[in-house]
Amino acid sequence: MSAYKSDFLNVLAERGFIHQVSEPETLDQLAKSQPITAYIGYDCTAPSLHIGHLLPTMMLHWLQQTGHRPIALMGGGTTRVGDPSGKDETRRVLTEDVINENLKSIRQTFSKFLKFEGAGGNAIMANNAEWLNALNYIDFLRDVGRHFSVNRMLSFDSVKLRIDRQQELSFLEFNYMILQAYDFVELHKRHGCVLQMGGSDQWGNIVNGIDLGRRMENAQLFALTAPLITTASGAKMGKTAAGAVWLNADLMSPYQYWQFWRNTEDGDVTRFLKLFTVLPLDEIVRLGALQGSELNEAKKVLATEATALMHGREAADQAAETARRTFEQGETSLALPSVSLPRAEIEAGIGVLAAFVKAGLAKSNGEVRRAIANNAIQVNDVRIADDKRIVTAQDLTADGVIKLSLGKKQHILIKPE
RNA sequence: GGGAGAGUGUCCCGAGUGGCAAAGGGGGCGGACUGUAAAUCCGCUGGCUUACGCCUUCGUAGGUUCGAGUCCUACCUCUCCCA
Repeated sequence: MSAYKSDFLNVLAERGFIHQVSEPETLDQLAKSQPITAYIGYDCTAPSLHIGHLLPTMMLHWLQQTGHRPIALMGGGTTRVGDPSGKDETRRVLTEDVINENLKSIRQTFSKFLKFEGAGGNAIMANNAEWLNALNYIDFLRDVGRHFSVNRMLSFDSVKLRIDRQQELSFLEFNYMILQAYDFVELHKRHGCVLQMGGSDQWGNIVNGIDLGRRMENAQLFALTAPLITTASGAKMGKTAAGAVWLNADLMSPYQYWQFWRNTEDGDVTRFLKLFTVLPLDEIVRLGALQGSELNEAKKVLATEATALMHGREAADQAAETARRTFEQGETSLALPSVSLPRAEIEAGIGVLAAFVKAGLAKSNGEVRRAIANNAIQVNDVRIADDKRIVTAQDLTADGVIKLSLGKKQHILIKPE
């Protein structure tokens, strides 16, 4: 299927990671003949990466697995500017403190997918604040700015979109692509990095870096982008009731993460197994060939493998077991997500409305009321029809918890403390 | 600088021209059906309230009116035409 000669590009191609590559033959040849260094840049706009970052991160993973060197570049500097690509509106400006907090919190994620220097691997973690913060404006304009044509910059999608949609684009953001291009050149100088990867929306930014590398360093650099992932029914991937699907365990528990993958649409199973697990392809083909309800087995494998990558094998197995007991046995597993409330508060009695809001299953009392009217609320697996129902210590099960359910899939345990 | 038009339920798109908590989509959530899937059908989708009801919401700030998303004035942002 794949016409590539290098393991690296072969693996990526077979697993469906490749959307666009610049000069594929040359890059292929290079990757075949020697270890190459490649990087992906990450925003620090949130305290955790989310599902959308997973795909590019898996590319770094395979890069390392096929004998090359990955760099995870934290955008400590560029986040202060804000990438306008694919966004309608100017992002609010984050303070440096917040950015640094986010950066710290994101860091740990990479160790799950990459082996870093000092931990038996060769991966590098860099932060572009290191060189961007120190830039001198005039020097930068003269050294780097002169290589950019405004005429051409205006023609890039990230800019054109804003202009066409009559949304303001500040000069600050307009500079983002220059900084990202400069990152590429800087990483080339520092680490001999020759390839930048990213989502398909990054193509323009990456190509700018390639141009700049040629002009400033006479270097030959490459771009490789991954496809935008939508579900089989066309929806953007990674949205749930709660919002984004986070990777950090403190924002989304391994169980919830497992559930996210478990609920994959039929048509996505094979594709997701290739992209988000490291199972061998023949195993994936076997799983993807399952028909009808048997496909559920493949979804469980997907969920467990994807969760194991991110949260570890043990957490993944536990999530699978919790799901099995909850959905297949109809039991109340103590490993379900839980919220702790003071014992005294429970003994005093809490209205169902308040209880569900406290548990995070609803945003307002009214939302719970409507859910009750929709027959969607259960306490300890008993349907609630009365919104004046009080949850008390009487409701504690033999295990000492109260199980609140919204619909058939969302369960939270109340635990006294 | 002059003229014309636009900004709506803080997820998005979009009707609305004096009685509106504001049509209709999409998205999301729930229910039925299934396989924790998709498709389909049904319900819900501003806050508080047992309820009567109260509060907040249509770019911003004022004004007219019993009553304003709707009319008037100023301002902000954007689009188009003229210079």
